Amino acid sequence: MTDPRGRDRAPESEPSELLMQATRALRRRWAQSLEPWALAPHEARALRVICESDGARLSDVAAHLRIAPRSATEVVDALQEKGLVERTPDPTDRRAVLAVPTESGHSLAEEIGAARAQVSRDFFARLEPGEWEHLTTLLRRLIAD
Amino acid sequence: MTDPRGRDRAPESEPSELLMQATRALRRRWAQSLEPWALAPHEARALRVICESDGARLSDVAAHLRIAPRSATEVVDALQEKGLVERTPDPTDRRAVLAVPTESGHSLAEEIGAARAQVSRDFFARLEPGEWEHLTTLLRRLIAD
DNA sequence: TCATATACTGAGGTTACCTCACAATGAGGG
DNA sequence: CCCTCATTGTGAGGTAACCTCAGTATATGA
Repeated sequence: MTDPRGRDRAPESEPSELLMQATRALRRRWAQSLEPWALAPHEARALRVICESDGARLSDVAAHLRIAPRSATEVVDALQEKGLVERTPDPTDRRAVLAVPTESGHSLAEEIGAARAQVSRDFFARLEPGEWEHLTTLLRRLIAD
Repeated sequence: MTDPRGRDRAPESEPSELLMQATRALRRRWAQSLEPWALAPHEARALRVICESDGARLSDVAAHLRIAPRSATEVVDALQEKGLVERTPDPTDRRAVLAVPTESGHSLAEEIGAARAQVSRDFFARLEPGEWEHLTTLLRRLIAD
């Protein structure tokens, strides 16, 4: 650590600032939780997308991660190098390539999913059940439409 | 746009997901709001820090933005090239360099601050005053300590 | 069948970070 | 007063995660 002081002096109690801080905290914990597997967050996300549908076209990966198609190639390259997915031609469209999970990809995705759920549970454990339900409704309203 | 479908199919109503989505939406709107000035979000943040204390050492900028000291040099370089800040030696420590806002830097910081506040107001306008106060308390509990 | 659109990928660029090394300066002890 | 040690900013050079553009292969529709 280069900063012994630690945190900002003005916590900026504005709601937007609090929202950002909460998300930052959550994101950091989540990133920490997948350190043991040496997997970058965006790789974990891609793996999840691929495993959810048990094989996804690269363009679908790109759409779900909101990145350019070219960038999906790279993420899948990384997952493939780690033996988590394989490329197979899409039987329904010979232009397309399917990224399908290997066995270790599948099981890793499950472990990560569990870890992620645990982090989320820990994070929201500070609120009573009724409270985070309320939080949920409020947030849903914010992002509605 | 490469994605006519638009958004994810599974909205993932988990609270953590909602938190992320809300933050993403807010961040996007904020980024949009400072497009007219061709200023990157991290530059705006640095400018804000510098203007708040009316001049800041590069190490302070680094600490507030939570980046390495070396990276603060670069951010300040960018602001300086745009004529928003100037470097002056710190009178109290000849090792240190102060980034002090120019006039245009000052006025730009104010405009941006106003725009940012407006975005935040718009964003939370969907909630009743009592509701976002409640939201605020809940979030504060989440990030407490 | 032929124009046009779509799917992936190689080549090469950008941005916002990083570490490491170093010169200049400050601060504390002997 | 000197000597060590910490700290400040920055040059050099690296990395990760994006991007655009061009090109090839394939699909689709008039």
